[in-house]
Amino acid sequence: MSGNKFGSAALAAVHETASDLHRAGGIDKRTMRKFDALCLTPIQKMTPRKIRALRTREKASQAVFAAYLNVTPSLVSKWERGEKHPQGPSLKLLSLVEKKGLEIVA
Amino acid sequence: MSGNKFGSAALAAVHETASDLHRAGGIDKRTMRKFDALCLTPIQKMTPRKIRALRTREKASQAVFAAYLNVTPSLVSKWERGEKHPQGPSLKLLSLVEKKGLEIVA
DNA sequence: GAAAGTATAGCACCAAGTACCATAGAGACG
DNA sequence: CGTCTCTATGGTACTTGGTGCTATACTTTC
Repeated sequence: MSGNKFGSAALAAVHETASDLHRAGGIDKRTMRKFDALCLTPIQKMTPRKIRALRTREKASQAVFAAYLNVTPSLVSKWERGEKHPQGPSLKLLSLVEKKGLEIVA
Repeated sequence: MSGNKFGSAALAAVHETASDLHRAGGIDKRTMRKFDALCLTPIQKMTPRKIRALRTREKASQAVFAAYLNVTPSLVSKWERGEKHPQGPSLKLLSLVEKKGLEIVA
């Protein structure tokens, strides 16, 4: 759990404590999810050039990149030119690729 | 590469051949992506009940599920009631969770 | 019985995402 | 040379997904 919401050790500690309780049987999996959700790394905006850098890093054309993300090539182009701005699920998908590579969404 | 576009062995064979060429140095990584993209499993629509089944399988509340997908709890509710229909990036994200579990998007 | 968590339901709004087209540069190939 | 394909840009028009807010109600827990 490196890279938590505030870069502070506090939340990580909370999460660790919760994890311990879980292992001890004091917290069920469902409740555990709440702590996990608290620790989700916040998604940051992606600039057009960051998106392009990401795509070229993965050595994919706009068309191929789009296919992986299940969007249209047209949209990838617009992202990279700053005409449209990914957010919500799209942003999540992009940051997922950024962190774990294109292959993960194959 | 199980579960290719047409369930046929043909495309898999093409991909295998391409892979061999790649290993032999005849195809660069960029070109290789095209074959990979061809073999991406097509995303199928998700029915409201399938979405709910997925979420409950992961033992997450709508709010927590939404946090993982970087969408609003309101939207998850609409998905599950059939008021809105995920597609494009959202659908990709959901089928990703279906295949690999919620943890993968953490 | 107050409080917190869960989910449904509604509505207004806007921009993300789609679909389509025309253009143009770069590379491959005969 | 011409032509074909892949690449990407730029544009336009349209649809609807996703947001944000609020109110309601049913549990469970303290």
